[in-house]
Amino acid sequence: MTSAPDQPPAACVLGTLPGPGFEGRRIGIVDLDREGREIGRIDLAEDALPDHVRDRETGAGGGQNGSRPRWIFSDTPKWYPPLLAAGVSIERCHDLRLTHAILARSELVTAPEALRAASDWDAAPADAAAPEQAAALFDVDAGRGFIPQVPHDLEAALAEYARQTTAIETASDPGRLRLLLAAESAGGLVAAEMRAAGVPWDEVEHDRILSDLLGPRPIRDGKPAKMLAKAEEVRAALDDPRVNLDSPNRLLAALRNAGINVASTSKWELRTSEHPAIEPLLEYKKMARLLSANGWHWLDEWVDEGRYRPVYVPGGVVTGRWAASGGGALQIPRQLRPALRADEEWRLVSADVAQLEPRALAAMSGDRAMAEAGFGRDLYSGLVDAGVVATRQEAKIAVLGAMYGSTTGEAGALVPRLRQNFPAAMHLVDSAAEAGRQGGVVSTWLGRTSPPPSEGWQRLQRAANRFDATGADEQRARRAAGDHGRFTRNFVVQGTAAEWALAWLADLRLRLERLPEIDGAPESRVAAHPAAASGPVFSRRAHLVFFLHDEVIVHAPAEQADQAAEAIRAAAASAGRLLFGDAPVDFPLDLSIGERAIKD
DNA sequence: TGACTCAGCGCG
DNA sequence: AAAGCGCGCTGAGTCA
Repeated sequence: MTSAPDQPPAACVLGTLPGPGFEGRRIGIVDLDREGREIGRIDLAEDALPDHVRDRETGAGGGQNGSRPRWIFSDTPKWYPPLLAAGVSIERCHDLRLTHAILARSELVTAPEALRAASDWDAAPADAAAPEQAAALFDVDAGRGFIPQVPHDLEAALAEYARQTTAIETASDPGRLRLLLAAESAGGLVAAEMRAAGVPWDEVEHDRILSDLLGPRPIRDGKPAKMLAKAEEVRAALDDPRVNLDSPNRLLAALRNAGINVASTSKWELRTSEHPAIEPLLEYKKMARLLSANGWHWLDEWVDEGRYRPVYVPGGVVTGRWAASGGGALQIPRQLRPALRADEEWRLVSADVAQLEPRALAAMSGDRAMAEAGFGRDLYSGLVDAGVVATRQEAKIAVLGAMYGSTTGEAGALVPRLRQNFPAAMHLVDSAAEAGRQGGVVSTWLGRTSPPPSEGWQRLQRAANRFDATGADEQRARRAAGDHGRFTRNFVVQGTAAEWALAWLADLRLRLERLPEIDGAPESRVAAHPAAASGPVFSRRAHLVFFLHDEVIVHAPAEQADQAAEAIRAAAASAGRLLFGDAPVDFPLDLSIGERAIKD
């Protein structure tokens, strides 16, 4: 039974069917119309899924006339990588796991009970890096520290989708929530696509940077020569020829013996001392950091055939930001930026948003003065021009202090000026902080809601309210309340900024997909799944390769680079309108096109 | 030996 | 100078 040709399905629910079949696993697909009614149901062998999806996306199943379906599946890392490995990409999806996580907690949902009861959907993301390990964990370690996975079978998916549909329809603002869920799910697709494509990485350049700074790669696992020499320099200056510089305890003792009066070995504290050992020590620490975090070992492990493939975890941070698991995608040091390098005859188009978070705050709070300070220019300089603060540096400290809840030091002194000049924006974050201090929850612009404080937090507050509470009890409770207030203060800003970035990414992805393939351009490898029976997949079109909170990098054929840049700009403008309508807030980009992802 | 915490530092 | 939000990763150190 298939869908009627005159009405292509609006959505297709995907899931596994019970029992390992004789000829291998089978997949069920249920077609739904716009009202969510079932209009068709088929089943097919797992191997046949990519071709089937391709047909639906490109023609036979309704790909024409703008009627590609929304694919509904349990978990994007489970379903999408094999499709990408077979050269099949999809336009839209609804990720049941990501959606569940948002709906079960959102203040906008008026009837969350049924969703919350379906607790097998409260799962950590699948570890896309090591599905085999996760499976092994299940066998050996069931019940102890095991990360539960969501159900992948068709009936469970249909039931959960029905619960989610009800929750959305009865929400206090379904439109807002739908926007958030579409963006979140699109983010899931982007994460899988970027992992498949990988960041083009120049291993020779990376090795050159390491060799320049640390000395040539040592044979076996020893430390490189320049680092050893630097360590000797430090030990000589400390007059302690044996001390292990990598051990904070022993280093601290050695520093004290040399008459350097510090309480820790962190670099901001060390900088306060003038001792001749300090400068080489700080250099040594920098070298040690580079070697251990992004040295040759990292290169061997994470870069393969010229591609760096970090594991992104969409929705991995409570605020809605992405996290990363393995590969350190969130912390590629600036030192290594020159190693990001486009393929031959390709370009990297890099763009980041200047001051995304304060702009999101201005937009969501409707603070016209703040919006105006940043319109068409650097927001921090705008604050200086408006006479709010004296220098750009002060502006930055004040704005960060306002969003993070600083109360002391320079930031604490500057924040009141913002409160005076931007009352709407400051009222929004101050209210969020107050809600958090009281133990309440707060929500982003599109309705992602913060987690309530933990049981331990509640216990502290109760203890402080007892008749026999000590001063220490009260102090602990006050401190915990303040911590949570700063968390909720930042949550609304960071979370709304993350929503803008997701909308940007989702829109950009579709714009890039609509660009033509360039006949003359060499191919770029965009998928090579280890488990794929098929070979690598190639592209001749611009595609996303990196995303980090407020920054994207697109890999584009040289002659398409300008179009890719325009797509990035257009997507940013579109994201602003989608979230904030006609609010007078812009999101200006720093954008560059080059062989390398370096901005001047 | 593995599982844990902590200090320290990279990113936004 | 340090502080005030969110992360992940490494190596040292500790415990069993």
